[in-house]
Amino acid sequence: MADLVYQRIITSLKKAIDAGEFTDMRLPDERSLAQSYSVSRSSIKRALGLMADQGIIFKKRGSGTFVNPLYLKQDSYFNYSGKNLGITDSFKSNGQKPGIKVMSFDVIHPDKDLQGNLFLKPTEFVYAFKRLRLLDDIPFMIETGYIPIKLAPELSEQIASDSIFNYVESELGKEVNKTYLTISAAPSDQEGKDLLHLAENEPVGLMEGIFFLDDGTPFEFSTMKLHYKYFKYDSFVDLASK
Amino acid sequence: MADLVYQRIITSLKKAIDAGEFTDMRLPDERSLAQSYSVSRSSIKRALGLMADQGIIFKKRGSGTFVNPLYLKQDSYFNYSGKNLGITDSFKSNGQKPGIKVMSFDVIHPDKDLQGNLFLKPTEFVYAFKRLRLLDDIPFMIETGYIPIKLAPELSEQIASDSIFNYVESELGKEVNKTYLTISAAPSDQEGKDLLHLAENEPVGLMEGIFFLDDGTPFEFSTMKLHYKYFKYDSFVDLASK
DNA sequence: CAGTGGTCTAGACCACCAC
DNA sequence: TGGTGGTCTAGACCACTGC
Repeated sequence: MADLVYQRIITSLKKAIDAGEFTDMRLPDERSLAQSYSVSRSSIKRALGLMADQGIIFKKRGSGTFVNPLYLKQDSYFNYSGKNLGITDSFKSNGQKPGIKVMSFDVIHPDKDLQGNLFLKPTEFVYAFKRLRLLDDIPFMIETGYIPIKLAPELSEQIASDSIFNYVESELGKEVNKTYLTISAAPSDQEGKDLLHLAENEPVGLMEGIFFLDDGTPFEFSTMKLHYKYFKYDSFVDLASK
Repeated sequence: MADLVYQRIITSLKKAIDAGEFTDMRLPDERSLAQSYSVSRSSIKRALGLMADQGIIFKKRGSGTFVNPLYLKQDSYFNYSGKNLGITDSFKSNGQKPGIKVMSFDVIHPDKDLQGNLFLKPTEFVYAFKRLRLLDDIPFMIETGYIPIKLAPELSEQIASDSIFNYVESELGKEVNKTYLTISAAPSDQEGKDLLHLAENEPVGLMEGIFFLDDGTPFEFSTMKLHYKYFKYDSFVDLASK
């Protein structure tokens, strides 16, 4: 991690910002930074660009680069910005006991859609499983997942009853670190009413998407149906890139 | 816009992807693209990098660059993908006629929450307005917004009946280009049933958040209540950056 | 081993801002 | 006008994939 030039610079600049070294909220210009770090200006630009994406700083052409006052305030905004991927992990913090009940666990051939989503040939197999997620023994989410067997040959119902992503990380040495999610909402269907104890007028939140490994391989296609009271998604959006 | 090399390439590649020119979902390698567009590989990398950030493609080191299958599946509904900030703007493309009906427009003192969200002192005033958004004359969203008067002193009901962000950009020379959104869902309340024509069991999608100016100033706090059929949010999350 | 994307450099030129 | 960030180039070398 720290062996990358731009990562090293980000770490260093963040530390300097937190230490309040830029009293006027203004960072040195890119050319000076390049010189003092003994790197090219391109590397500085890369580091600053990433920090701007994260909302830590903002740049003004012709004027300079400045610390985002909101970042210093350390308000709630920067604590959770779309950065919680693993469902299991995101609940560890607030004292609630997460649980998983595996409803089904099979090996099937992917249909056309799934072949496309996971880049599979029709002849390849996938694990197909449905899990009920609990929080303090209360069900809040129905999750349907598909994972190519070639990517996790040893996957089992046993493993699925715990965190699959943690298993992938610790046992396979790979990391799930990207996801493309489509988020929507709908009236609850029968399954939702039964498993999530929803009333007639209560909706579900829907999240559907692909999870990618760090090397870009599509790892899982997942559909998540959430009790609306547990459905909350935070997102920090930077339009400057478009 | 089109005078930037990497923008031109993004536009061109998007068109090619939409036209289904990459039948195996695989793009040419970066060096070939550089040659066929007669640009440097760096520019190709920049274009592809931005497209990857937007979830259009993903890259696999050592293997190549591929189209995100979920990107192809986006339907023609309202897509508030992380990349469409202005609500007004996000409809220009798909042939639907956006409309705005201002329900109320006042100046008030911010309550405690709002003071925190917009960085205000209790003595400062904000514009408070409620707008009904239409699509081809059909209401789909109720928007409640708060903007400090000091940031847009000349704001009026007249302006609110059009795009506020466009006004800010053209008249005030500032740009709204970042937002922090919290997304959730809920059963429809009376207002939703009345204004959005929702049935008893049909829910609303909720988006609540702060919009920022390019210099980091919080500009607007907004709560958006959407008809669930128009509520769809695409999000590409990269965990690696933290 | 050949091919792919990732990182980094050194430097040119442009566009914008403030004085 | 001088200083700032933005764009773009040309090329070197590295790390990973897949045959």
